[in-house]
Amino acid sequence: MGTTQLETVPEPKYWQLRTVLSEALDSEFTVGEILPNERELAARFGVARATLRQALEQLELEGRLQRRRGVGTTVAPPRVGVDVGSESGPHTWPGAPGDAWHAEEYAEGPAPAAVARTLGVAADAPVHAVLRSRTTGGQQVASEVLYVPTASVPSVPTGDGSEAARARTVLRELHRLPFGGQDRTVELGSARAEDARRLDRLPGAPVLIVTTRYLSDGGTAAVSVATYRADTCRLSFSDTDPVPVLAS
Amino acid sequence: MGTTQLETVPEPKYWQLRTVLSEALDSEFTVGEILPNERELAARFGVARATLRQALEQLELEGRLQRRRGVGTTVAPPRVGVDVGSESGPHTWPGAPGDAWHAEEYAEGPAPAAVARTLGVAADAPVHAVLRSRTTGGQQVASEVLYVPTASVPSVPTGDGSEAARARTVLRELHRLPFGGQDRTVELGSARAEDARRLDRLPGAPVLIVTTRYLSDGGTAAVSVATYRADTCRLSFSDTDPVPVLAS
DNA sequence: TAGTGGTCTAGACCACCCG
DNA sequence: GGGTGGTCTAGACCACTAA
Repeated sequence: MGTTQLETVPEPKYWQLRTVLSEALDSEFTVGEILPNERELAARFGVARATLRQALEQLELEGRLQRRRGVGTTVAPPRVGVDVGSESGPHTWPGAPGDAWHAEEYAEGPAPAAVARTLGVAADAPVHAVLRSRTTGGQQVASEVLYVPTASVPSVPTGDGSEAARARTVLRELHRLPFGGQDRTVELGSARAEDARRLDRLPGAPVLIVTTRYLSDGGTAAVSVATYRADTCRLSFSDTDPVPVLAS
Repeated sequence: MGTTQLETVPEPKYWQLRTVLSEALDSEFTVGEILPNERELAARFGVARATLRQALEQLELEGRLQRRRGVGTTVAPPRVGVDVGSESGPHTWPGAPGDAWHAEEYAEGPAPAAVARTLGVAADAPVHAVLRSRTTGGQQVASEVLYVPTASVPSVPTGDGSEAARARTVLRELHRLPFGGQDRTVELGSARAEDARRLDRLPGAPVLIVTTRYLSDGGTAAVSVATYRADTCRLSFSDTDPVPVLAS
């Protein structure tokens, strides 16, 4: 990464900088390597630190860099492919044997307005909320809340074991219903404070939000809202075998 | 939206601001309404313009706001659900009757390295590149490049009509192959200069990149890289009927 | 031409990690 | 305590849009 002169064209400096750095990452750095700190990089390219940071933010968004406060900026490994449901295999309920999630917490109460609407229940109707997390290679990549109306699964007696145990009870009861299909949407969002903490990110970090509607007997039996780290994850809807990594 | 005092808690100002503005959008603004300009908003909340802009960027990322240079900041409509192919329904080749894309340009030459790897061809092997675009309600929401190795479909004679015509020829030839399934990945990216222009965004704008691999006879017959505007789109992998809008 | 959002600067201080 | 990235400021100028 030389002290390449930035051209004086009508392209933003931070964008040129992004390109220069991107090429340097390809040719002169290896995964895990630490970059010079922001103040030095800014000086080397003759720009303000804020401008340099704009370029780094782009590269982090693209999954090329990883920045950690107090530590430094490192070259990120290629994004991990996260399977979010093979298309070929028959879909089934969440929490079925072999799925990648780990039930952790449980709560009961009214669902967020948008979720209640998707569930087709009143805004103040009580629902089960099962909180699950998903890890890949020791790294937490996603957290999920699964909403199940008490109309689908009756209430779980309080004091019935740990939260995780009650969460699993809800899932077990859900499996007794006839599975009627599902559909998914994927959109970009920013991590709320709680998700950010769970995913080891700062609030506002970009996330991919996967909303799954589970059907049974023509109605919506449950809704899951899963939040994936957008910087490190590539969602995979594989039909067959996993897609080979699109490394750079 | 009052001149709410920002609390002095260990939460970043821009994040508090995002929350305050988000609630104001819910309760005091309607879709399409123009917000006060950035300088005034910053003054009203007693923060620097850069800090205010950080909050607006978050809200734009979440699809709540739309900002246009020279015009102003407006309240965005709910994201449009864009169908990107049912997960379980019978898939088929791109360009089949009724698909949402419009072939526009054509080129032939070596593919980008990553695409060549996915295709399983040499990095310098010539491939067809068909450029297509997709619109919803008069708005362009995605642009796509479909790569087809000349091993799958022979070369198209030059001077054979317009570019769009040659693009359609490649698609037509592709349909003669036996369809062997497909798989998809979704990840976050930032719009390259050309995509940004086509999507009417600035370079670096967040996009959802959908990579589809089309199989035939056990091999990869084609690869499509589609770039969706992340601010306005919610990708829908419906199994059955479209998901109802998750309006706020 | 006036007004908007987009870019850029040069500085300051803070929160966090690690030796 | 020293070094890192994260936040914030107060300005300046630029690119674009629409009247």
